[in-house]
Amino acid sequence: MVTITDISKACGVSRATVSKALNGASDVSPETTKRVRETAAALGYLPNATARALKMGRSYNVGVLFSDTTGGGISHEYFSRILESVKAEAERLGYDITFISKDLGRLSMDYYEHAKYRSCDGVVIASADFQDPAVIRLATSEIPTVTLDYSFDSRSSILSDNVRGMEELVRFVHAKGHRKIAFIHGELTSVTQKRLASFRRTCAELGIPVPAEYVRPAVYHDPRSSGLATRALLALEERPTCILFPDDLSYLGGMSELERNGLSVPKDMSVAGYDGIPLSQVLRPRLTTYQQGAEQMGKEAARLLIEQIEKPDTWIPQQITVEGRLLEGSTVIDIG
Amino acid sequence: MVTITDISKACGVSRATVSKALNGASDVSPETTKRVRETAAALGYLPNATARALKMGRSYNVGVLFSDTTGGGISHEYFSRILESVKAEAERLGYDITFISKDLGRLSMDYYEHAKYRSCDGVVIASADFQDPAVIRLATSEIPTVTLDYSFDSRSSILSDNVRGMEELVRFVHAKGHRKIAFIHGELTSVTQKRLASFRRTCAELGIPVPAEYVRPAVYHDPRSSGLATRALLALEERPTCILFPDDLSYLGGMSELERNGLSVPKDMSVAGYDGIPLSQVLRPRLTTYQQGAEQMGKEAARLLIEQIEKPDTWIPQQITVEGRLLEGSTVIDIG
DNA sequence: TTGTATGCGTTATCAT
DNA sequence: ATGATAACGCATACAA
Repeated sequence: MVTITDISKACGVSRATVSKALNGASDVSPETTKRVRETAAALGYLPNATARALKMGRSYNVGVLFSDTTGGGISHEYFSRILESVKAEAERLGYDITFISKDLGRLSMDYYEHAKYRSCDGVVIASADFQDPAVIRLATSEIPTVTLDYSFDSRSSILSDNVRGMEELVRFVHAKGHRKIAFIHGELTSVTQKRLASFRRTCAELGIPVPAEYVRPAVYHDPRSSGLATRALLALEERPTCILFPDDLSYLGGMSELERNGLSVPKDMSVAGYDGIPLSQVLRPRLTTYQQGAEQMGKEAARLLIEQIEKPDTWIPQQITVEGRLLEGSTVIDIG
Repeated sequence: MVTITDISKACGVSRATVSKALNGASDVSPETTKRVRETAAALGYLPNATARALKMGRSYNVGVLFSDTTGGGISHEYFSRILESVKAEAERLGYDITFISKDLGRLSMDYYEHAKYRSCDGVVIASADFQDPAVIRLATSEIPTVTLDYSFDSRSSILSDNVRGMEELVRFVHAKGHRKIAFIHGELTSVTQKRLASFRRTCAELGIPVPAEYVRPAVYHDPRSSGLATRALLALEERPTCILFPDDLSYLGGMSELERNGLSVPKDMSVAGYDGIPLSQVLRPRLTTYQQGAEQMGKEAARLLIEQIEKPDTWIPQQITVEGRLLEGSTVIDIG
């Protein structure tokens, strides 16, 4: 490993001067700077991020928390798209990313401890159980954080517009003449509560009744549970004419249940998903769904976090809402 | 931040003793060890991975290279499953993972330089262009590496069994009576070459002719290109009775093309995918496909890499082949 | 058994 | 404009 000491010897200057020259300090002569940089390049010098971090108290490394409650977190398209864009934006700004987790080998630590252990300059909290004390500890610590789809007090967050998304879906379905709309929702997280409230409110505004049996619980990203919920809806005396699923993937469970009952989409039953993952648009018929701006959310999260890291004095907590858009698809038939 | 110095003051012993006690050295009295550890816990001490790494020359941090040629790498289910399992196994063994990329902020470096910059103890190379000089430099450097789905000389690698997978698929289809089998393949990577060779060899063994026009190029994970290839196959005078797609996702492109032509699967056309992602088993009819052992591949990759890191003297390069399994599904009809 | 001294590679302060 | 020196937090060879 070639260090600044090697360069200093090769150039016949002190290590301090080398360091300054490499970092473009103004108090070193242009000639020396040039000479130092050239030999650095010639020797194949690379700064050592570890030593730098130790000295400066800044690691240029941000943690990403992806504790998937439902199992398989990263492998859900929505989250992997967010991860991908967080990564891209962080790297663009000169930061590496490291995963934060509980229990590293024999070391047993919580998220906060893990982040400190790795000297993360900040953490993006995505896909976590926000009731978990370990998550709360991290989010209320002195470590800069940005959360996705959840807001902690006095902290920055990126929110997908669940209220608007659900409202748009309901209004779209309503405009197609539907009055019996069922909603299969995911676990009762804050996201779910927003969608549920928006569903009920929009229906109320449109004068659509929402029988209790039209609202059924399921599990996000779990086609099986949505399939069961679909079966329950089909067993009702008064079937809905349209079913809203918790997410696009879950619709697949409903889809097979519908087929098993000889119902074809959208002729016999209209449906809509949520997320707008690529899969939804490659299905036939194309799924009606609300596409969340995952890429933009990840990008904004990284941007906001790093802004907070680099300008802690002028920083104020911010809630950024990222709007998505309705993908009309062809799974909602006009029964007007 | 509480350091060993704080503990040493609180305990009235030297920092060296604290360090030893914390690391369970045998040359420190049980009483002192106990006292040191208790005050460490009381003070909320956390080891500083950065300082430790600088001193020991070991970061307990492994890099993961996910340069997606086709764009969107992580977000493909196959790769995100691998990432997930690499992460899980590495963490189990006490290692964190960091993404390795080109160009970090203004710093312009290649993969090797990035890995050195972050003092990675090793790198898992997944989903990369193995012809890229930057990838080759990393894989032939002194940094321990494990590659997935590609072998460099004298390096460890984890291989999915593409030869066997393709052979099983072809034999299955053949057993169902098919003699006109088309193969839409992905970009010509080493993986593709293996599948292609296995396809041709197995067909030859079974006495099935493979007309040139039955082998069509497309792009992995790109439904559109597979859709076009499907269209070309349907335009042939002598249509195949079965089409093998490059991967499960790509089949969706073929699926809609088939539907557009009024062909139903498997009645009018048999099909099979590759990968065995969850989506494939939730489609109706369930897709016939070959499920790659992504989880096991990721786990083995992490295990092998860390073994090499921790026992460099007794280590020898290893190629581990992870077998998958045929998922029969219902998209290949029996025309025997 | 415990403590002293040193260095990992870097940056920052303060002389020169 | 340049250099000597110290410090970041930790682990270790060696002395006591």
